[in-house]
Amino acid sequence: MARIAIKTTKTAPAPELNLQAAKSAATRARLIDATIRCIIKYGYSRTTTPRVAEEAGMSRGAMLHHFENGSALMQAAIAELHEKRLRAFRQSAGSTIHEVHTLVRAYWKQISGQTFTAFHELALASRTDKDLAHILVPAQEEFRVRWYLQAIELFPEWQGDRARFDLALALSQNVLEGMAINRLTHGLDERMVEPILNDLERQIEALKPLPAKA
Amino acid sequence: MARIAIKTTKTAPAPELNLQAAKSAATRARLIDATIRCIIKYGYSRTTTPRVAEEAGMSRGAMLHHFENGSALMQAAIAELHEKRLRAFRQSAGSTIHEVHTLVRAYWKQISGQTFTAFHELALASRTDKDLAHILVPAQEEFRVRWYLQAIELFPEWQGDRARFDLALALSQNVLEGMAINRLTHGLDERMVEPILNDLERQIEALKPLPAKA
DNA sequence: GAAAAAACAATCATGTTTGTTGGTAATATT
DNA sequence: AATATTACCAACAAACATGATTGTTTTTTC
Repeated sequence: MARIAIKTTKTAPAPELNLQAAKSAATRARLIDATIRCIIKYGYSRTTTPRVAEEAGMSRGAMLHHFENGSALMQAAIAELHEKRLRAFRQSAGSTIHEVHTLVRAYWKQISGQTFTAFHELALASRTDKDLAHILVPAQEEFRVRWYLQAIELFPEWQGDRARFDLALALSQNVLEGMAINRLTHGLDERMVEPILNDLERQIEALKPLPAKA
Repeated sequence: MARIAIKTTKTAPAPELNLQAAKSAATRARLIDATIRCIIKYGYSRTTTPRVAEEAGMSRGAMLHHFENGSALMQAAIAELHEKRLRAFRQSAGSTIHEVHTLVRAYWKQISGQTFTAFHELALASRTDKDLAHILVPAQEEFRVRWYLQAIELFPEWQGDRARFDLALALSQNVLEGMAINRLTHGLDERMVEPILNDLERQIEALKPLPAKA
């Protein structure tokens, strides 16, 4: 098989692009994806190392070669989930349209996906698992900060009344996440989704300061 | 020790009030309480039979004498939690004051307690644990139905506009439960609780049909 | 007070999860 | 081409949870 040999003047820790390290990266990615799928399918507490290995279609030994133990893998999976979430978030907010309606729907769509499911599994587990909390809470905080900063950027004209701005944000967050979580736990009447979303939008518009208009 | 002997004409399965059966009932109650405490302290998945026995201060053998297996105990604990919830609910709604403000605060207080924490632990676990879902979902449904019926009873004048009535209920449920769950998972800014509650109340009042007034 | 039953305790066998270790095949380095 | 890494797999031992079994101490009933 054609191998590509890269000549390097033995500079010790040279960040050369080893073409076999790519394979390693690929299997690591497979393992991380499998972990996320397991969290979604089985929940956090039933995401065991044998199950992840099976889901990834490889031996547990191989898995422990790439991650020194189960928590290292979980940590990597959390990092990946965090990235996923931020990517989806940037995509939503990066649109050219900055209407309340569009943004509410975008966040609702995002929060209805499986990434949020996985995150909530982790978030609730971290309530009683301090080790997990240790690695999860920073990600949660970063997300919220970015959320807030992004919102400020999207609605500069609103910064005159921070109280009402903060209220609109907190309301949105709690209504939407509340609905998403209730949906996960057999507690959401799907027929009420549209009315609630519409009402939330009206609510936010009402909190917005009047633009340069009559 | 003074014993109270009850004479019975050996009717085989006579439902006589054995005074020693009371002890049994007491230990069963201790076990059920211990189970609930464990769910709150350790989460559902870490609520194991040895832990419950230790929390109850008795041997695991004793425990398995009163409940044939772990799930039987869990089932009893769920039933007890359900009763607790219904009692708290009746107490809230049974007040003489039927103002929106009072009711919102009452449900918020109720939902801020540990019973709700335990219930949410179970609810999320039941997403991936079908056996658990089998015994939990009926309780959830009963609670929601009672909630709805109670609300109808409290606001008879509102029944002319069911769409707005349903919206007010769904909104309340999702906002309050959303806040409660976000609080459990390091996601609630406590400073926003009051503003959100106030806004929710205004919102509900606005949805209410005008009473016989100007 | 003796027989029967129930409350309680301790131990055992089984299955799972976890991290470790010894080994094989593929790839990289010289 | 020889050697050293690296990916991967299989087998293992410790820890833990589960339900079953056996034995002991109270209560109850007659």
